[in-house]
Amino acid sequence: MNINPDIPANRSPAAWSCIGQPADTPRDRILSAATELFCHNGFAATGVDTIAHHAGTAKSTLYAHFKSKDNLIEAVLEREGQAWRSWFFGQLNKTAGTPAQKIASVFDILELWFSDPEFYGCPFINAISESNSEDDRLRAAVASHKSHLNLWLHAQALEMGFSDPGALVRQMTVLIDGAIVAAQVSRDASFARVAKEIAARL
Amino acid sequence: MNINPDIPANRSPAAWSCIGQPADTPRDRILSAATELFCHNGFAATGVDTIAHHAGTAKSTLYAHFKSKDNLIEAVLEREGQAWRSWFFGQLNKTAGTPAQKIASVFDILELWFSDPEFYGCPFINAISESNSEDDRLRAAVASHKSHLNLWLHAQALEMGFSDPGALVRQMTVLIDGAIVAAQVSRDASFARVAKEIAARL
DNA sequence: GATGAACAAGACAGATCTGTCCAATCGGGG
DNA sequence: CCCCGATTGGACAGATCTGTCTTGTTCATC
Repeated sequence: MNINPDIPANRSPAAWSCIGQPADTPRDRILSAATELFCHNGFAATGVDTIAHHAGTAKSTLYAHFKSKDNLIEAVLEREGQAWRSWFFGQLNKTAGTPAQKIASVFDILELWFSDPEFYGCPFINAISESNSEDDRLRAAVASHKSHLNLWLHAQALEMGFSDPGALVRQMTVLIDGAIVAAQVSRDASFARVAKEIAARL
Repeated sequence: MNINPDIPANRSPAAWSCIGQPADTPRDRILSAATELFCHNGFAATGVDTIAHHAGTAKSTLYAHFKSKDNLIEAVLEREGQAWRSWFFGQLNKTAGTPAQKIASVFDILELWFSDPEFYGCPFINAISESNSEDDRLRAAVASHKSHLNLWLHAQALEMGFSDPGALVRQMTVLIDGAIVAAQVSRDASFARVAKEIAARL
């Protein structure tokens, strides 16, 4: 079963993201450059001139494809989210075993992600941290992104015979988000293993 | 034992932060206004004119007290971190019981924090998310802030007879950061209880 | 009363930001 | 060949940003 077939999932672990992917059309180059710059320097701190220059396109081309910077940010998050899920579920679908083993392997894949020297945390969490107010569009985008993994976790919990699968999903949310942020703050990918050990006791 | 006596710890739970505290001197008003605006709108998105206006001071006064915006950000983080720790450890020192019970109560206090309608996540995590690169000064400030709680946790783990107290500290880091981010993203304070239940199994 | 530090108010410079617009250019399909 | 859409390069407007500076005022202290 391939959950997210939108994007081919055969990326190298160290280059899972949109960044560095072959980008032939100007639109792709803009999205790739914007993703890299947004993730590396922050959303507000990155200007559209910088993005266009880094993408090798004219600013007019950028505004021909995206009607505003906010619109570009949304597109970046959507594409990066899709790419991440495609890579993540691609790795997940490679693992066999019981649902419990599959859930444990989630943290192995996270550790691969954290070990990327270009790891910058979860772009969705970072976007929420930066635009910390009543940005409901952004919150909806984050919820949509997170829901894919949550649905998968819910299915695994059901298969394991959990009476309250939602409880496991919420626990995994804490462990996954905690591992992401701890690894991001401390630049220590091994927090994925810490979370994995905790999850093993659930 | 009062761990952080720098600032009196008798704040109401819903107004633990520097925001809204009596601020008589211009310097205090600037710090309070900057804290509020930085946390609500983001660091990069908040201008010094806005801060000065919101503080009811002149911009020259701001630059008389802080030599740059980055310097102001550092001062805000330091003061807000101190205020948070003072409130947090004040709450923590009120709880009695075994070290295990004290550790469990950490999550009760976190839930108080998350339940503040003005809860905006951890300013340090947000700052790291925004300035996502090689800002070593910021990373050091975050490490310093987190170390207070880590030292306390380490002591509790020792008292509980853990052979590897550092392991418990790392596990708690995942649970605490995970609860903070999950509560921030979903606006659901009950993630503190989810983390508490997980911690009970350690 | 005189002095001096702190502050207010705001002009100002220089950079940067988002977003628009226009003329020139390129390239593929009829 | 011709046309048309896509793209380029850059000027441009208007706003905003950080940081400096000047002038005048307030106020406590000598």
